Amino acid sequence: MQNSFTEENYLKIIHALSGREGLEVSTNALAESTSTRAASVTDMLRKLAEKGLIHYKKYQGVRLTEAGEKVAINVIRKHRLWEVFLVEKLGFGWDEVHDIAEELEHIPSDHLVERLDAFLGHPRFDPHGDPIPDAKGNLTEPDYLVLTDVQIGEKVRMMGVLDHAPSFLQHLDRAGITLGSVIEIREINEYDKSASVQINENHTLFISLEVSKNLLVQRR
Amino acid sequence: MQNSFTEENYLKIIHALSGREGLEVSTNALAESTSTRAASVTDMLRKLAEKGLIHYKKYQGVRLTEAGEKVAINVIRKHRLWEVFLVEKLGFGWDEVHDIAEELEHIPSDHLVERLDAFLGHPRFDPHGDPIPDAKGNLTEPDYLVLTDVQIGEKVRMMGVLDHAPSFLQHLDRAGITLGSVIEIREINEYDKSASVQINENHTLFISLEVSKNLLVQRR
DNA sequence: AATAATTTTTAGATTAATCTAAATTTTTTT
DNA sequence: AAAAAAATTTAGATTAATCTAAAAATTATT
Ligand SMILES: [Mn+2]
Ligand SMILES: [Mn+2]
Ligand SMILES: [Mn+2]
Ligand SMILES: [Mn+2]
Repeated sequence: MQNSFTEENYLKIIHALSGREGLEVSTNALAESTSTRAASVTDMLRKLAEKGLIHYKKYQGVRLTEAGEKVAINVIRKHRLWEVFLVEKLGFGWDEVHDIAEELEHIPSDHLVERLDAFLGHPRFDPHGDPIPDAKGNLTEPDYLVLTDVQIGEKVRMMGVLDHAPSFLQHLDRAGITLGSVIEIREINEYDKSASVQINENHTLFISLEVSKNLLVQRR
Repeated sequence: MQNSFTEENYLKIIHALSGREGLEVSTNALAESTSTRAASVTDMLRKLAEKGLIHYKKYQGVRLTEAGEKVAINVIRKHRLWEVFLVEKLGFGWDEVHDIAEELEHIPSDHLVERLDAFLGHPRFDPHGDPIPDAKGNLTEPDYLVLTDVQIGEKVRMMGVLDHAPSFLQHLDRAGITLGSVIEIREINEYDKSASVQINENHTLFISLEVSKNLLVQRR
């Protein structure tokens, strides 16, 4: 039997919340993320357990089964490939594509996904720097660091974002920070913990702690 | 309020069944086309009438309102644009795209449709020769004729199909008949009403009456 | 260990889209 | 114009996904 949009969304969210260690996810956390009530979550968990997609024991939280993991990763693969399509082929901004991809990710055909992947040249990362699972379902999260963990004087490369909100992405656009930008931390300002950074050996500006916390970077 | 997939499908089917004269569509015809029971159709018609998308009086059949027509045509526009994308960009065959487009046609963003249209170069026809409505909702059905109405000795150009079934389209592929092919009727065979036709001034073959009835052509 | 607070589940409704069976209306045939 | 046939609608259920309110289980605090 096929999984509904709703079921796919639950699986994707369970995947996200359980992190790479595959920790148990609580009913309330799911209610929060799905914008529903805990009672509704409980009903859905019963159904997903019935279908063999999650491990669920009452009051114990949930984890994905192998089967559930496979479905979740396939949805993520589709989401990220469609985001690449929207940015690379249709010319959308990285701040505009998430909601559309949220719909496209549920279009079923495997054949479609594989052809889309080929058309896009088998991209490894989506427009936000998130890794795209391969056709076999392998998803390897690169271990980037958060900009707040970088020392003064270090130069790093911007590789991704933790917050995908359009407002955050637009803020980065205005600051001239994009995937691949070289960021050098010049100074941490005592007053508000903001950082003075230089972008691409070029222009210098302040970025707030809030921003630094959401930037993923790599040492070079 | 937004229309559901189901509502959009009903509107699209009412549009198709009422033809260019906008004739009344019967409950049973809709039940047939939607693969549901008449009772279910009645329920849906009440709802669509409620939303102002159809004109409906009990026992009298339905027609689309202006608003309903607009929604239907937009769904058709999206369906046909996605079909072009699947064939032209992803390399699918014309026999493979209908079912996928049936899903993609319900993805909501107007912004997406307009960018897709531009990316495809504002195509006027889909891979089956069906006209694509423009952004303003203008849909002009070219008046092609059916191959059965063509006289012996005439040369016509193949412009579209009435049957979109994969098996029919594959049959045309095997016969070497594609959009744009020149077809000359050489002879109508008394025995089974099949036609002897020459394709592209090139190869000659029999095509059954069943096939001729489903080919749309244009005099040159 | 008892009590309080928090989390989770159950019970009982609701809405959308569907169904079957029965009733009603319209159309066709005598 | 009756009677018969066909088409359509209504009545009453069902399933998926949701809700609120109440009950039960778990966790934290005295
Ligand atoms: Mn996204
Ligand atoms: Mn992304
Ligand atoms: Mn189609
Ligand atoms: Mn088509």
